[in-house]
Amino acid sequence: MFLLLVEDDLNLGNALFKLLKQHYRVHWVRNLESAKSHFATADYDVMLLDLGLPDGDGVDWLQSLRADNCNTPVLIVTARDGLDDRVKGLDTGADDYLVKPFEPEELLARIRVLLRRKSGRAQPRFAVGNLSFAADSHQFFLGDEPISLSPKEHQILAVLIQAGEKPVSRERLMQQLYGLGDGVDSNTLEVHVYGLRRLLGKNRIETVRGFGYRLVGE
Amino acid sequence: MFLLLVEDDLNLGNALFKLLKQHYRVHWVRNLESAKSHFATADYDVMLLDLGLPDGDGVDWLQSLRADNCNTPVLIVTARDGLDDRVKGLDTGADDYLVKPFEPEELLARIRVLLRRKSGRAQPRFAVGNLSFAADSHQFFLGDEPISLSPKEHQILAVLIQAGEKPVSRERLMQQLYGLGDGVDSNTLEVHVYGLRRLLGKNRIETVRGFGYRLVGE
DNA sequence: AAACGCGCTTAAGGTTTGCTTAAGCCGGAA
DNA sequence: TTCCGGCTTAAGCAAACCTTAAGCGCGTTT
Repeated sequence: MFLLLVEDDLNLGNALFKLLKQHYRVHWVRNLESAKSHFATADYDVMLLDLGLPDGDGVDWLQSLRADNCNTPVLIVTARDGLDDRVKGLDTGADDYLVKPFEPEELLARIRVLLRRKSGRAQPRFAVGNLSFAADSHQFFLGDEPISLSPKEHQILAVLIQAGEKPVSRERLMQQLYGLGDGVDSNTLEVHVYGLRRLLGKNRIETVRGFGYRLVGE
Repeated sequence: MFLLLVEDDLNLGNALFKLLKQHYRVHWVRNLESAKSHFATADYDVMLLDLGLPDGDGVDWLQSLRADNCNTPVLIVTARDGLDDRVKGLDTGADDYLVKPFEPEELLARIRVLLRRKSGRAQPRFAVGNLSFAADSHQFFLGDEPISLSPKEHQILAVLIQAGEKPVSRERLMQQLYGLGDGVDSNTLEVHVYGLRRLLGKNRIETVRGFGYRLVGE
């Protein structure tokens, strides 16, 4: 865990730096300019941002960071306790806003929240070769490109990719498509697989004769 | 966006409920037991949790929720202002901790933080192509021009844009519009989407057959 | 070698899903 | 009350999708 502490006050900065150092790796900078250069260079997990800096306003910088699609959690730590300041800070893209003076323990707890959320955001994603599947968003990707599938094709491919490169029986696939009850007595599965092969490339779905199919990672 | 408000105090609860209702869909419950049953039934985006409930401690429940891998953002709203309480609340799995009395505007801003983080983004302004959404002012813009939407259209588009360019299931959208209980058994969703397409341009909302819809960036 | 079985490939219906319209309904504002 | 905007319903229509079926190729069995 790697934090960037942006705080111009020497005493407070020192105290915070010592406190944080006990738990994390920390860089401490004292103005916007070095904050920017540090931020551009290293990859921080959380930034603690003071607002009253000598060479500019932290909120403005935060805004431009967010506009650039920067996603790093930011905790504003400041003496500005006005309601407008707090709302503005949060609406600008800060993840939390702590008013000085504060309890060190609370700061640490709030940092833990941000770190926890950051790590908890990893979503299950399956991949075989350059084909990947984001189950939550219902999307397949070939390389970086999302590909669009018909419902049946989607179901088939979802089962295949979750099996990794292991073969999947045609019964399993048929069951996925139609449930248990009514058997569709035809060659539908093959037709859909054919459609998939056209999209993914002929050799990405290997047929396991007499058993089923298997995804291959190219 | 769908909130669960857990607050036993009748006056405060009422005030909060009214406040929140202006911006989100809200369920308000007054004890742990109904909080649990509501939580098990519906799929909330954020929960506001009071700690001093008549039939148990909110923190204990929160702990068990987190132990069960529940990921819903939780904002604790309570009169307990001790440092230990705050640290414990946050370390138990709360995402934020607001001490009563508080400013309504700050509560709303902190809810916005949780909602946008939940959607995986730090930016307070959502954008897909030239369509953008300012969460704080509840306004949509096409380019620079603000556009006016009916309530239902607004709700739909808000969900879509917060998903970025990822597909959103029609169930999710229907739930957004009507909640779980009362099913509107009709093609309302499609009609509203049609309305949106007329405003935004035909191809800005892509239909994902058999699943739902997806916003595309031009 | 010949016959068979399994799976591939196509194209033609048939079905389902979603789009589009327009009309009626409801609730709030004038 | 009437008027108005927005919501829902329903019906016709278009497009996407699914299934069927028939012919073909290839490996396996007889």
